[in-house]
Amino acid sequence: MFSRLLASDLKEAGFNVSSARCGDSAMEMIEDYAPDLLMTERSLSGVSGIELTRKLKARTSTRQLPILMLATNSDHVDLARALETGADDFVHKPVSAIELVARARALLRRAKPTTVGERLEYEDIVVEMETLRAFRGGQLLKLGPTEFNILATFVEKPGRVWSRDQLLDVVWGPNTYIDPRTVDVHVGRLRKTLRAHGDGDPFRTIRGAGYALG
Amino acid sequence: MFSRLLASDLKEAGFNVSSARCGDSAMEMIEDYAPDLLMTERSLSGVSGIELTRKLKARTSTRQLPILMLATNSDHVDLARALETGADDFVHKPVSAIELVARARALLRRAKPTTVGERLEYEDIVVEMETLRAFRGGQLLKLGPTEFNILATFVEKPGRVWSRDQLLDVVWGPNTYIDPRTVDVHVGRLRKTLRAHGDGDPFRTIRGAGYALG
DNA sequence: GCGCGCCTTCACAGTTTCTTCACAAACCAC
DNA sequence: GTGGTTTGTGAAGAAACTGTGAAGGCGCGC
Repeated sequence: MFSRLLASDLKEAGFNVSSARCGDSAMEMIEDYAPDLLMTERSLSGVSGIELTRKLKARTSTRQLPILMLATNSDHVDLARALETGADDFVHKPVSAIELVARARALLRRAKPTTVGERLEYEDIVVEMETLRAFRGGQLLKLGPTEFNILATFVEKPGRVWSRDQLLDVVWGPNTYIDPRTVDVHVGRLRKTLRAHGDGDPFRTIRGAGYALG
Repeated sequence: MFSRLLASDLKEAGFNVSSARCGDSAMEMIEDYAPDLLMTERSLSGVSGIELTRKLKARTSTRQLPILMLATNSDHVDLARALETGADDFVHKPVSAIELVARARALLRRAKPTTVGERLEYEDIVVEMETLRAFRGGQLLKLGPTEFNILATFVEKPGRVWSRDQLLDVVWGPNTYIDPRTVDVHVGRLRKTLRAHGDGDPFRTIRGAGYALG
């Protein structure tokens, strides 16, 4: 389990910290809370830190999650393995709070370029993830950040039906408490903008279920 | 002076190693040989490792040089300073050869594919990396070092959106603790200068995301 | 030691965007 | 058609974000 002391150091530095009791609960928490960074130890009850790392790096949904591994000095042997399995950085214990915070910050900053230069298309709609611009029929669309994210979500999976709650999860992030009807307003504005730059409304409203593109 | 033992470990791992006797000679060697990576200790005769780091990071020409700092365990106090001045990574001694090699490789991997002596262009903007000068419409721009680096970063990838944190990482170097809003001020000044030497503002502000060129 | 240039922070104003609300419109089942 | 739900949408206040001038600090060259 993650040291209570280190946790309080991190909290003091402004991080929002959650601790898991063991490797298994860590997996659950990661899925539920979608943290920005994971700190783990080599040895955990249940799933080992290395095992946990390997699992997380194997999934697309958590591959981008930066992992910082803590190791005791006797763990030298495992260092190579830890790096190979995908830990992004590691430190030897004992470690000062200042160092831990510094490394955490470095990882977080480095991790940002997650959305690699993708270019999504659906019919006459184009979404450029690198430049954060969207077009319809070649015309640049003026969208707010939230509208852009919603459009990107839809274009990524044309045809898929998204419920309001799912959109809140994906676009706003997990654990946001916002009136689901707010989604209506954003989708409405998005539709309006799209209609103004092309023929017809590419969205479908599925009564009782949500929205879909195409 | 850099440990002869570690040097031989590194050589064995395939690195090409040169050692300097002191901080001053290190500066010279770096200028002469343009190494891909610098390993230094906190304390050196002449210029201290921290001082050396600061100087190298302050210069545009050596800013990209990855620096790995070695520290004894009693150096905890200086750790904060070491990071602040811009060391890219550091390890505590004693350190195993395997870890040193791993960290060195990680740094090199992360290091930017050399942009030495290049000439970057975007529309009427020209950035000469060799002479460290920038022009718009043929006119020489008077820019501070930071502004120059920001401009170079943008011109290198036109259109790409850079978040404030990414810019801090790329321009200021990793492990710098600076208010992200400071980026605004520099970008603002850069814009002002550019506007004064050409038509229009080539930059885009992406609300909630960062800045982009074009 | 001093002036200068550059960097960093801060505060405040101006905008844009978000969220909620209320009501009208659309839809569905009977 | 009627009643009950669900959705579309304009408006408005709230919240968040950015631009910018000014102040203070720091290192560097003279």
